Amino acid sequence: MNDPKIRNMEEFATASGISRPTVSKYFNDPQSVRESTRQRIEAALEQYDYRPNIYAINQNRRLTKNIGIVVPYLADPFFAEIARNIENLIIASGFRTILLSSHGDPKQEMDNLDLLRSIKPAGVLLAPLGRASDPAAVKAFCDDVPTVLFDCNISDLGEAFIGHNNVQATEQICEYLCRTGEPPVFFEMRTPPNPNAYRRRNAYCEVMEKLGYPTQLIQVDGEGWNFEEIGYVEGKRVISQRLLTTNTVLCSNDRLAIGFLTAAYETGQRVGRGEDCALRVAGHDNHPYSRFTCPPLTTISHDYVLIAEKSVETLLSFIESGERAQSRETTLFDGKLMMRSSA
Amino acid sequence: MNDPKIRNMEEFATASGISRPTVSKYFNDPQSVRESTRQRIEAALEQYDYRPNIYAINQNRRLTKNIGIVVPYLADPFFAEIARNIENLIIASGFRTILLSSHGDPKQEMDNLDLLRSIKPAGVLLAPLGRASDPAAVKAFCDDVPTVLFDCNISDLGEAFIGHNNVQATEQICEYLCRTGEPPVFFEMRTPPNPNAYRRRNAYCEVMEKLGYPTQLIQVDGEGWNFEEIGYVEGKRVISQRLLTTNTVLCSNDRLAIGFLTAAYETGQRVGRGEDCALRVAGHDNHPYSRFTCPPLTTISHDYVLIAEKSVETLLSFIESGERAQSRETTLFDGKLMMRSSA
DNA sequence: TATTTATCTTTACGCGCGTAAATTTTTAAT
DNA sequence: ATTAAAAATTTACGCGCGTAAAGATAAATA
Repeated sequence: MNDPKIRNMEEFATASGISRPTVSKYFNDPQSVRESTRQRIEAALEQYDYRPNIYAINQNRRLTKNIGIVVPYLADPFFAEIARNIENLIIASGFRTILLSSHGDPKQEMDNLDLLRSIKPAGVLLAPLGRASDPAAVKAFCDDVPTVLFDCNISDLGEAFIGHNNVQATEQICEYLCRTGEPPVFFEMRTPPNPNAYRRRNAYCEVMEKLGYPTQLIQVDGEGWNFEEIGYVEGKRVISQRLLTTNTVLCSNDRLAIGFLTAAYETGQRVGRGEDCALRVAGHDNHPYSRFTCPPLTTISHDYVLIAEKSVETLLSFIESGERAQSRETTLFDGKLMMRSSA
Repeated sequence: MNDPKIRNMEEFATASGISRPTVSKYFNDPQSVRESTRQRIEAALEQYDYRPNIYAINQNRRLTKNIGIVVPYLADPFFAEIARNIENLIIASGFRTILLSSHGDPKQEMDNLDLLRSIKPAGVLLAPLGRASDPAAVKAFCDDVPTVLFDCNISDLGEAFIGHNNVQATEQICEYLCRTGEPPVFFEMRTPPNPNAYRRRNAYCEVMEKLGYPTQLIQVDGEGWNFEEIGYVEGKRVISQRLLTTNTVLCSNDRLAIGFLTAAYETGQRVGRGEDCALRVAGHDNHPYSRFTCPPLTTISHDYVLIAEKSVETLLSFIESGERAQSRETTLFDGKLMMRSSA
């Protein structure tokens, strides 16, 4: 390691006693050279501190080994966790990762895609903002770069979509709530940024009708991604104005529910299944913090790991085949009821 | 935009009627060329869809325009928020950003630094893991790359450190708690991953002594970064075993406090300042979720924006001067008491 | 051992751009 | 209008690597 500094592959090749093209071949795929030469190269690697210049590599390769990951809002631990799982899988497959957050801002989302374009990535895993996304711009990007959408679907964009089954999940928790108490009202944003919310709303209406219960949609104002704040402020209003027609509230997602729980607490409404409780509250997503609300939140979990695995696997297969999708596949994973004490 | 595709700067220069070296100069700094030529280039930019190849640029520049950001645990919204602020400031300064999380894992931290090395960044903003970090390896990195540490200090590493004033913050909340009720016990991990915790512990002991109150350290087991879980599990144990010598608990950080609040809720201990409350609980950090706990958490806030600004400003000044620090400056920002209803 | 096949070496070119030096053109100052 | 200064052009080289082609060498097969 204290030998004279190696400045480039030429010098390293000389130092290892192998020709540069063969060394280059080795770095592209160590398995592609003969066992004996691989050992000589690796011996030299231990002796000299050399690594190929990424910029020179990527300049000459038609396809880089970079994969972009774009999430709508990284400050949400839900997305941070999915991103972490995806990153690990991609790196394990010998690719590099660039993680970008759109911070809930459509302009930032476009900037992210622009940045990725200039990186010439092999592929991109994109969880779009949803309603706020610019479909034409996203489509243009997907046409240029193999892109797999996850978490949030925009119809017909990307090679494939991997997400959760909002209908099944909503049905399951609605059935549970109806079976064990009063039928739930549905607490949501009037104009949610994420299309999953619309699917959940529709699923709620359908399953309630199927079960023969009345529906009540409580659609509150508020824009952006500060869901806890919206759930808190509007929850307080809804409770104090006695707008709830039953004692059971199904929130469109856990972050709204977290805020709603705070509102319930502050207005003195005890939440839970017990006799002494005034409200039952349930959420949707199994947010990392849902275990630590007061009371812990009953919700529907989604398997981060499965979504991450399927997304990565799908993208890598497109990358490796070099082909584009003939038909756009959609994969939805079922949710699992997480029974805790809030409902 | 529908003109023939431009493949490189040569073609773009021809198309815009300007020589390539001048175009190159423009892309390095648009202000460095004459007004009239800038307009001609920008007119061409509107007409043709061209952007310089990043890899070719970075290969030839001695210094890239990349700045690395490394945080210990991105799934913690606290770090996600700081990172977001830092990113915006850096991008506004014309640099690029690479955001990496160590996921609480020392090996990952080293991998991140290795990755950054290969990117040849102009500089790095590093919030190290702390206790688990490999000081020698981090030092070696800091010797190679201008690095500014933030949030978590490792003595003598990096060009500078920007963080919060744990002593002032702890003193302030201790004084508040003592003034308004029983003196606090200090709830923390026995072996916290982050050195800020040690400073808070020491500050707690000192200020309590100064105020003439007894100290009680409740040091719980648990490793890693699942602070809520640790606060919850150990909080339950501490409460049920009646280990608290006063009714007031100061948690070493908000995430522990979030778990502790859940423990208090589940064990039926009402938390707050009222007559009917059994416990007061306070935290430290003003975590994004601390407003939405039940009850909302009294804590000490740190100004993300200030820390982000100072960190970026410091790093950029080193990058622009091209010099390294003669003496390592430490900047600490004071915390502000966030009085909520938990204490 | 001879032959086939896989692997390596040599040679050479190109990727897209930074950048330096010498020269010409444009602009600003006198 | 003259001169000096600023900016642009032309020319040329190099960065570190991918990669292709042709020939040489080693390994595997018969």
